[in-house]
Amino acid sequence: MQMNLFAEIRALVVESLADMATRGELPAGLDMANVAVEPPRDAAHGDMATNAAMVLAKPAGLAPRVIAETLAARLAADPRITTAEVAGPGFLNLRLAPAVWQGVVGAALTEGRDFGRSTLGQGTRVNVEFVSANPTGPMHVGHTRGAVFGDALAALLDFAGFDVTREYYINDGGAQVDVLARSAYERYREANGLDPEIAEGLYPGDYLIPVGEALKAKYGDTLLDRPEADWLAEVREFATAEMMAMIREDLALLGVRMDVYSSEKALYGTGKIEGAIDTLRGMGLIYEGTLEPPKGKLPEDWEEREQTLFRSTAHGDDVDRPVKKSDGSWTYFAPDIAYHYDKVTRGYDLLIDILGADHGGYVKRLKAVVSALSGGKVPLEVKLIQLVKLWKNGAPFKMSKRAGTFVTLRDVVEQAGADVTRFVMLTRKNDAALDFDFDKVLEQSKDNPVWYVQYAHARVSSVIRKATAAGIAADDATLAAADLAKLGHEAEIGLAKKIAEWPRLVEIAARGQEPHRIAFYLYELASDLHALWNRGNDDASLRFLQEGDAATSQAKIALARATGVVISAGLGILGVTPAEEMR
RNA sequence: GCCCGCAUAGCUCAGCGGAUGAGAGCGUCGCCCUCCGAAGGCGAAGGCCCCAGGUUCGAGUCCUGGUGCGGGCACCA
Repeated sequence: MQMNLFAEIRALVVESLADMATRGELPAGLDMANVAVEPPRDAAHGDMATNAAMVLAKPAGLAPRVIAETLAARLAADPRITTAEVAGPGFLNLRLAPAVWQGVVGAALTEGRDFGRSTLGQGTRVNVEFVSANPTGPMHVGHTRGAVFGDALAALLDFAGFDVTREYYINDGGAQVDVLARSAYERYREANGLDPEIAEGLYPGDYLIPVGEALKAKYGDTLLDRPEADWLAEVREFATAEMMAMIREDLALLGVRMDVYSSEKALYGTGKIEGAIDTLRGMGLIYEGTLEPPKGKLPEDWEEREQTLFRSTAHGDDVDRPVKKSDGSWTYFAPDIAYHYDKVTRGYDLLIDILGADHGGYVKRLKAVVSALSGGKVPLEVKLIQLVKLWKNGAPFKMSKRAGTFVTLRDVVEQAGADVTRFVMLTRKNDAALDFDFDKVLEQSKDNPVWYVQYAHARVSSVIRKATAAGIAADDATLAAADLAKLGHEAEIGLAKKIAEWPRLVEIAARGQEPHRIAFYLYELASDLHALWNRGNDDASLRFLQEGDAATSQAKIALARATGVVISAGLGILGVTPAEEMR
């Protein structure tokens, strides 16, 4: 069972309109798709408002207010609705009975963390590909944001009824893993007591030192003084595996778990790349040709060359893209084509790629590929993750590999903690740059949203502990059976109204693929709880715990607990652990 | 030159086409603890929602064109 009050009332509105149509008060066959039931911006206008009369006025050929008046009378007959007033140009403002809001509290308690779960996705199979960091070194802050966003988006879609696969694409097939192998080989020489020669272009990072030692442990000195051709493949294999192990550890630190790891290398030699390209060729989308030089400033070494090209312009790209280099080998784009083809053939209804903003120029060709290879049936959404700007001691923290101020995922998580890192990185839209201030993030005040939300949850736990200590049963089963009619004060009903928004918010966030909305909602919900909590200071009757009155206490604590349940569910989507107490 | 993103209070940012009052936090100025944790709450001041057109019954929100900032632009991944 699911409880989405806004959907329920909308259903009532649509049903009433259909009734009106059968009685001839409205023309038959009107399109109700645009009829909305939403919270009004100003709470003084009521609990919910519908635009039905405005939307239908034109197609029905009636004045909005006429429709609104008739609809109002009909809606007012429903026991859930106390008043229905026509306002402004034809809006209909509804007020709902207290019992409805009390019912929301009860639903949150009986459904627990499933309260708000939606069937919006209808089991749509969606593949979310994220992180996909090259296996050549540790993950840095940029990857961290992508990882957190992808994981939260996946969780959000899951909660909204999609069938979600989390996937990591390992770029282990290109030239960069050869560079990794050569870099690791130098560390291997170092481990054997020789001076490493970290030439320009190799990876200088210390993280390869243990890889060199591990190579020594495995191969002893047998790889020394041998031509590259003798060891490259083995060292590459070994080093790549080590890097992936490190990346998996980093992801685990953040609490990210993938369902599928796909390997680029595994596409080579299987005919998958050739197959994908041939499929495109069969559509007339592959040809031998020469690209126009780019407009504007020409690269120094520009020269015309004939290559195998993908006619991506036929699917919305700006220029066609090479799939083969002039020497006949594949470009990096070719395995990507095969990989996306693979995802399409695995039967997903929707593909989502999460990429860094520096890959923006890559989006159109990917969409072209998926569009071509799925016959336009599988949409590809690409979410670009903007930069993270680090701040420390009130100043921007410049990252430089050379200066050794390169900030890794591990650095961030060790300093800020996984919960804080995740929440903070989800307080911004993916396409806006994010400031990550190490000082603020660790602050314990309402300036720090994670802390503030955690504090609200801890307060709920605290009340329950105190109630239990005072001999008032406050377990979920007892609270769910509490006499919620005792929740009558507008401040209490107000909090229940905020809770009622949760299922609706989940759908909005999922539809927009915008997990940040969850974070902002939780902040607001926490704020409402803190406000009610403090009103207990002025008005003792608003305290959650009413000494000596178990029934009233249980009703009030049920409200607090319902809030806690929603915070807990929301934090669960964001991958943040709810706090039981603050320390 | 082209492509993508962003532009809302002094600062950092929310805002699913809805209503003659555009929100939050910080900062500034006030107020509230013999009281479930004040690590909190309440209030005040502070806005040509970048500019110009357009669509719509209705635009901060959608479209077009500007301006500013960021990112990307032949075989590198």
